[in-house]
Amino acid sequence: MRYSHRLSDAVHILAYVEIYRDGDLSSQAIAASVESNPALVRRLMGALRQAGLLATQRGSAQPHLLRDPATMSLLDIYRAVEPDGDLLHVDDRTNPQCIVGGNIQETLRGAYQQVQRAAENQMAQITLAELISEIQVRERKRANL
Amino acid sequence: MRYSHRLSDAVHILAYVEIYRDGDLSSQAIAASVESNPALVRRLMGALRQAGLLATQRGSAQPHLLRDPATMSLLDIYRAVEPDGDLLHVDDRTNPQCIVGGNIQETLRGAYQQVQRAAENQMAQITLAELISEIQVRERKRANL
DNA sequence: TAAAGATGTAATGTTATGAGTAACAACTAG
DNA sequence: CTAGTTGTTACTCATAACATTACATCTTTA
Repeated sequence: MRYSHRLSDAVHILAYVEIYRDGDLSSQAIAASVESNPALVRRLMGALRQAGLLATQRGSAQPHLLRDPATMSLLDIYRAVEPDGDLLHVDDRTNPQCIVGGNIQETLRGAYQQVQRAAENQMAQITLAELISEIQVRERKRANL
Repeated sequence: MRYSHRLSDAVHILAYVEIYRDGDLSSQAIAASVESNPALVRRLMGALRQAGLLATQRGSAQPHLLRDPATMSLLDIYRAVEPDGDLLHVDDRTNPQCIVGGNIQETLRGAYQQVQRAAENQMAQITLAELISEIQVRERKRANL
């Protein structure tokens, strides 16, 4: 399938809401920055709201973060917007009558879980605050060229 | 998209070749175990061959591993069969005229690389030998029920 | 209160990617 | 020579992600 950009776009939205806190925070304005469309932005914001990361108000363009960016990890955002958070996928149609086909699914599931844990541990150590800060540092460098 | 099963199927093939070393190793027999089709098996075997993990011979169904399973890691196999090995993907269409859109791509690339490294380090520590061993242990348990 | 504009959400269309399928040249083995 | 196999390509099909459209509901403001 096409690669998912949900995590990237969700981080984008959260960073935008924080950086342009006093500007236009309509889904249309954010969509212009993501180069996407307002409906996608609203859908992602809905997922972030359900996860308790973002507050929004119907009819009024005033989203705001519900947690300090320093305590919001990439993993929190990932879990909020990726319905199936699995990075690797077992082939669940193998022949159970074969030694390999009958046992590889559970075997790989265990291995993939270890990989998933390692990735998630790393995601948990990256905060939204760090990402926002890096965005701003990069912007200052761009401006000084 | 549909989720990729290439890694799972590649491990399946390698484990099959090792476990059924003296049996029928035709792409058709392996495909029956994977519950897939011979062409897919041959395609994956081609990738494994190019990576130096498997030897095959045109016209003759005698594939064999080129390295000790104890020295072949899940990462080796992953790199062999996943053309784009990236687990997370940056949205590369963002508005460069915006502070966020203009700097988030490089920022996320760095973060995703850290996650990728963590996942790959874990993959590197899982060997084909361990997976094969677990498959056989599970099979013994199944037989004793 | 009415109009304008925003969100929340669902339905539908488009597109990219993975897997399935078929075909065939090149090779091996009996 | 024949049957069977691999290596490879082209094509079809299924599915998931994103785009688009639409509209009910709510907020704001004149």
